[in-house]
Amino acid sequence: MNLNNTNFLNGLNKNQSKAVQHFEGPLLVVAGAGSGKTRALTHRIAHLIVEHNVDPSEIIAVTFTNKAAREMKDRLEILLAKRMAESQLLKPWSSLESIEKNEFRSKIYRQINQELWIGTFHALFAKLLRYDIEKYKDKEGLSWTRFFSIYDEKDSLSLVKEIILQDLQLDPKRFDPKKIRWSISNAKNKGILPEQLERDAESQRIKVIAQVYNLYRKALSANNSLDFDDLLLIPVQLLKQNHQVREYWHQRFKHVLVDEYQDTNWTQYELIKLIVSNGKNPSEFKNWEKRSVFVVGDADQSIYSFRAADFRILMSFQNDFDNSTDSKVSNSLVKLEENYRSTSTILEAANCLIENNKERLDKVLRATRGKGELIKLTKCDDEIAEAEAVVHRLRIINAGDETFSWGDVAVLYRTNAQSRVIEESLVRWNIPYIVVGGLRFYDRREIKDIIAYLKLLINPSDSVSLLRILNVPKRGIGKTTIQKFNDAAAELGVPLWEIVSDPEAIRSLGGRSAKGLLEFQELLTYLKNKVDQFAPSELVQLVMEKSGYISELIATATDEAEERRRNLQELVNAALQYQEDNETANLEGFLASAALASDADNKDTNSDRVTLMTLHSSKGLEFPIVCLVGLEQGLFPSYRSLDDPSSLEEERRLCYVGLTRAKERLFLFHALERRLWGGMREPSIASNFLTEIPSDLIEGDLPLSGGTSLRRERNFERLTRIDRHNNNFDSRQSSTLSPSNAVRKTFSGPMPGQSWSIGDKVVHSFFGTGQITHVFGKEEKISLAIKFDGMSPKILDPRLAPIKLIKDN
DNA sequence: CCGAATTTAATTTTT
DNA sequence: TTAAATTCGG
Repeated sequence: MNLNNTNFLNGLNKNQSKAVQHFEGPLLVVAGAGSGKTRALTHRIAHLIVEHNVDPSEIIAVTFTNKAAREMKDRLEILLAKRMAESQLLKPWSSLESIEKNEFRSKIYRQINQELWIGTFHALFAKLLRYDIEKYKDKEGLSWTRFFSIYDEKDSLSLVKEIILQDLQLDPKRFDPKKIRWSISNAKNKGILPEQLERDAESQRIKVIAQVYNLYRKALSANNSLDFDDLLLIPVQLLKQNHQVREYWHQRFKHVLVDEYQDTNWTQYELIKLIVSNGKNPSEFKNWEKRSVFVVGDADQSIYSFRAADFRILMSFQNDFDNSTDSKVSNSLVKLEENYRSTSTILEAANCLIENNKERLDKVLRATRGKGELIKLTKCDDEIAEAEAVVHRLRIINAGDETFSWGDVAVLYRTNAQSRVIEESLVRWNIPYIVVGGLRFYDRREIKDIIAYLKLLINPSDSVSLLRILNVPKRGIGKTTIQKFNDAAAELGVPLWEIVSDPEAIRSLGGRSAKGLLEFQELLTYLKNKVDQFAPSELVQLVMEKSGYISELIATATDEAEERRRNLQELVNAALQYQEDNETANLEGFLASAALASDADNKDTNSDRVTLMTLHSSKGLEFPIVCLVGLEQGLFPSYRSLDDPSSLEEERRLCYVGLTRAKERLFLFHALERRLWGGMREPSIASNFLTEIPSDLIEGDLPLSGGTSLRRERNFERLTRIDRHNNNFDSRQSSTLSPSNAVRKTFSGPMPGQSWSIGDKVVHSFFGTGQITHVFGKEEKISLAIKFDGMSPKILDPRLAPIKLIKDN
């Protein structure tokens, strides 16, 4: 291809160029926030193709989200189209008509992008499995066909539930399906199979989990279905056991690139190794000729350990892949330490915060921009006041700045549940906004229903989907009928579909449900005949109409039904979009993209709306203005991280991610009390993270920093008020208190120098007795996590809260 | 078998 | 507060 008049190094700094020019062998790019890592990645791919003449089909690039993949493809397309146009027409890209630009882009798309494997681990290995899953030989004889369905979390949970309730008849109170599903997922992400889990089981409980796991795997196979974890685990096993398959993919993917390497888990790491070094120990792998593995990541932004990600994989990359003992540091590591995104104030705050972590790879992040404004901290009475304060800030900025756009703003929070209050305030003030994340589009009931029909058309063994739609819309097929059929299927060891579609079985039933079943069977036969002749979007439409789903919604005639109809129309649009993006569109492909899509993928980036999202989904994005809300102990950091230093460090990294999203201005908020689920107010104390940011970078209501704050006054007031109303507090408790406590209780306020430790029992004048589960901070900054009977753990400041220690003996 | 009414549990974070 | 699960009357 004739693209040689320019190279892809223009406008890159020294280390970025070094990364882009890397050709053979392993390279770790440690890339801090805002240091231009996506740029390095895309430019390197372009460089490989153009300068090193690498065939696009030999490149595999793994991203963390679909959105990142799409962005990379887009940027690559523009990059290459630009070079192609400029070398052919000898005039600058910007002088081209947009129709010309598009022509070049579509040329690049067909010649190059179509060949590249760019996507998430899940999407790419699902694609690989469509080729090779039938070659997989399971030790227990389990197998899958290339028409497998992909189960999302809900589907797989319903399967686990069924096993726990029906097959094993366990008490779901003792064996919570959600927790067990989670344990299974964890095992899968570590590459552990049921037999090993059973063998290493240290408790009866784990044995039971292994048993469920075992049945669950069998059920998945019987349904010809895979869960998210299988999309990675099955390829690992397949590549390990089948030399030919492994050899093929090893030869094919000569250049492997991984983005967000700090968030890879064990299974993903195995996959990389298998492909890169063909199953050999990668540190002994020598044949790097025209091959490379190129990973980009930042250990400080590792925030997915709950999904079994382990940033030590990143930290040991050089040990794993680089066998050139002499020049390790210079040859297989490049650091991008210049931040082009944030003001130096924001950056310094983030740097100081993250320095509190112990487990880190040495790295600094240097500012390239001016100081900018101070960070503003706002203390609010409760979560409603917090939301109002956010909106108030934004309105002030909006009024004072002509160039301001609502799209410049992101409001970030720790949990999805926090979005609602903010939304209410935004609605009240008529500010346009969009919530990303939360409930996935494809998780909506009506969408899942239609998708279930489509899955069934391709994969009749998929009983989870079958059960979902057998009586949706209503066909008079009730619980008892379904149970009967289900039992029969289990007994005969055949998929439920075989029974449901068996005329004999139907005839053995009474008239009412038989009619419905015949109807259903006819419908599916009719639809099945259409699969090959119609595009996915047409099939969606067809299912919606012929199943009677739409007419039922019309008949219902409520606002909710109307909304559902609109969503279904969106599904048709999604299918159309999919067809546009993929020349080789088919129903399997559409279903896979639906299963692996996330809500964040569909975010419309250039609309003039405030973006609301969790800190997790903000990773990789940037905004001129960031509002970070809910900075309170127990919320952020989450109370579940308080008893575990490494989780707390992960929360801190999450905070680091949040701070570094901001380019110009950063606003922090915390509330003094918060309603959790519409019920009781919970007192909250400011997040310890706030105290880790140097106070000279912040203006506003500094937390816990001496002086008499409003918060203290209020809490003292509450303390005395409770004591007044509860005047039998002392006398009621005194009989159970030891003498030393009897002395202590003569203090009327908080006790100075009191020491608290985990396990201590305390009595609270309002919550009753509880036990300390965690102590964090000390002296001025101390706070306690206390579990009271029948309540979620509370985070309290012992110097302010009306609590007293009880001696155990 | 269906739908309405009532109760219950749930809040990290996501491919 | 809300969604999902359970119960009960027709």
